[in-house]
Amino acid sequence: MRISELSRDSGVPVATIKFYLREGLLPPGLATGATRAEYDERHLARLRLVRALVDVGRLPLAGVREVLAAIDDPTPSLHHALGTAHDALAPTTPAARAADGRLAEAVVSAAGWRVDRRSPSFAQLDAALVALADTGFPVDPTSLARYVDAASAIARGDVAGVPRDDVAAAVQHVVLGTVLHEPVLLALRRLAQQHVSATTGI
Amino acid sequence: MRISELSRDSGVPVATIKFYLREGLLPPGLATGATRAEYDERHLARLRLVRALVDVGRLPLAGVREVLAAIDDPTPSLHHALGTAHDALAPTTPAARAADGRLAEAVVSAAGWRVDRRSPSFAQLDAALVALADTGFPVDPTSLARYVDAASAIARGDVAGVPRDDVAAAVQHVVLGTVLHEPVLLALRRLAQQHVSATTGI
DNA sequence: AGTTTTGGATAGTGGAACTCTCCAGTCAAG
DNA sequence: CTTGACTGGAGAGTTCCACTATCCAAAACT
Repeated sequence: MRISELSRDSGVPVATIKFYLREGLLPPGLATGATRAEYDERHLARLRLVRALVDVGRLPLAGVREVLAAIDDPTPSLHHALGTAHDALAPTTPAARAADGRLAEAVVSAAGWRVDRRSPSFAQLDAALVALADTGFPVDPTSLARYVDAASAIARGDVAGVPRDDVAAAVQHVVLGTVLHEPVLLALRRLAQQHVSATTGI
Repeated sequence: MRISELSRDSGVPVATIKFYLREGLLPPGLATGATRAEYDERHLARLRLVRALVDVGRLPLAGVREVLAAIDDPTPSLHHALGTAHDALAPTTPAARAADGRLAEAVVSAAGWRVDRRSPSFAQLDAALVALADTGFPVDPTSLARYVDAASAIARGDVAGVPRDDVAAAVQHVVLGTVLHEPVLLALRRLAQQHVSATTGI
């Protein structure tokens, strides 16, 4: 398969494929001459994965790189792979300003969760709760409890669905599931809101 | 309050405040002379809101503009305000390529939801499901059902919590709740995954 | 009187994700 | 064997976005 076919099959412009090759997001093809290289199905799959992470998962290319590294790495620990996916997903730089973590801490300890207080997700939770309080719309405890319960149910299922036999497949499952299920969950919540709003006549 | 105080109180640089004024994200202060204007608490609150939508809600400035317009508008319909928030949130341009909507349709009709098939959230759901299938990790029906149930539970609570007496407050509640609760939900899911992963020894 | 600060306007910056342009080597068709 | 389309690789250029920086004349404090 030459680069033009890769482009045709994936819908990604040749120039962009070359860019991804340069950036190391796509491994080089098998060089068969000074101006020729062969690509195969694995390249096509990788290319589709990159596009899915970018378009659907809303990851920046730096995050895509991390996720791909986690998948390619013969990581011994699933827990570590999960951490990589989480780090790639959580907003990297934004307002961790006044984040003393008190609001998030209250939620997490009320839920009885054993989590790393230094993880980006913890910071994100705290930043969001602080922002809501600052803008005059603090999350009420009942709502929050509902969110916690929903998150628990989802996470239990997520982890239960991980294949236990093949480590590589498990890592891929965890990483992609974490990243690509987020848009599914958000879209479902909004559609459910639409439905409830329409049927209750609000 | 002068612009420098607004800057100090909010932590936003003066240059950025001027930029927001130019962009119409912040209403102009009360001019008290050729080179003087007064700002008040409402400006400070608006500024904090803009930063929350940008930093926490991950909205682009164009989306912030739409959300602010919805809040300021004496909208008669809550349903319409919800639509505005959804439109600002859903990925605007990405892969609606092969999106024939079949996968999303199956989910929505199985759930018995009454939703607009042309809404961005529907397209986002379909795009995400297609991407997962394309990358070899189709969402299994059981997982999907769990996500649907969780989304339902959350949405019911979201809508139930809307104040029924004051329309303006209701609109603000719906719009900000939709936008700013998304990061909360995502962070909670990841923290729950951490907890489950840690406690089940995976 | 002199130093700061302000509002307003205009232009410039930096990062991200491409996209374009070249070029010489290669291949297949005529 | 020429011709013309295509390729891999490298570098520079483009677009969009969200700011920053610079000026300037007119207040405002000191």
